[in-house]
Amino acid sequence: MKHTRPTESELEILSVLWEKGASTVREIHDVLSQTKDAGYTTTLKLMQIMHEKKLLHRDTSSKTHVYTAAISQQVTQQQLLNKMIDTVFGGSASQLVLQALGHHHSSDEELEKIRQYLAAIEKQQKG
Amino acid sequence: MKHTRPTESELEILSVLWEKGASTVREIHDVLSQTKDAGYTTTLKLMQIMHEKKLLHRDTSSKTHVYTAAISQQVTQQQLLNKMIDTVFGGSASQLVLQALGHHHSSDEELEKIRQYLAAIEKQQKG
DNA sequence: ATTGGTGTACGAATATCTTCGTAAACGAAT
DNA sequence: ATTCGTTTACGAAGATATTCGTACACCAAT
Repeated sequence: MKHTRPTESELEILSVLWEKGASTVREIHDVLSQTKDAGYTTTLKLMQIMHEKKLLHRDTSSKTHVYTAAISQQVTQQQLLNKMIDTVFGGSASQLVLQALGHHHSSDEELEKIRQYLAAIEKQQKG
Repeated sequence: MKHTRPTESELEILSVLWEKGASTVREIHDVLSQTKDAGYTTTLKLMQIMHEKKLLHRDTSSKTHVYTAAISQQVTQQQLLNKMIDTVFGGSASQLVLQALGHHHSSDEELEKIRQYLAAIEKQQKG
């Protein structure tokens, strides 16, 4: 088995599936076509290929097939983060964190979670 | 102008240039070949193409050409982060931050920077 | 049972990325 | 000036990703 990292287009499809859960090609395509210009059969083909690659599960029990993501969002996030920290942030996760915090608005709630996380680390180090 | 996002291999080369500054093909190749298996001419060709794409500057004043990155690490980081937050983290920068903090060791010093950054945000919001 | 709408399957064209063989240029050492 | 090692230039093959045309299956409404 070779490289099974999702491509750019595949990630876009996975993204929708993670968000909405089990979906038909039509549903995915409708979402994607809001921001992207591609025909229906293109989306269909991609999803068929992703199924072959085991990136998607497929329920063919009814005429209109229903797809779900076969790889978890978390694991995928981690893989891509690792690669990115490595090649784009010179190996420093903190650099990535600062960059992300600096250019994206985060809600108070989310920032609070981060603070708590940092506090937990500090406590652990002292103890 | 079209899409000039660096490819995977191109990022690897940029990574070395960001780290080491101006370098020859030979120098880049020697670094890359520690972790990757590719011929010298492959690296050369890639860098020539990157020069055409304006991803690299090239000094041809001596026989052995010297290359430098033509796009900044910061801007590249931001572009890739945006894309990634969008398609892999459902739009939440904080999710990315937590994931990054959770799975990578960061030095005390770096964590302290992050704390300070968060504190600055808090202050700004109150004021 | 014919028609129209919606779906999947398949194959091929296109585009893009990656790799490297080969040739020619150059300089240094003989 | 010949040889040797290093370099760039060029072109093309190979791999991978993206796009879509076309055909066929199915169902529902006429």
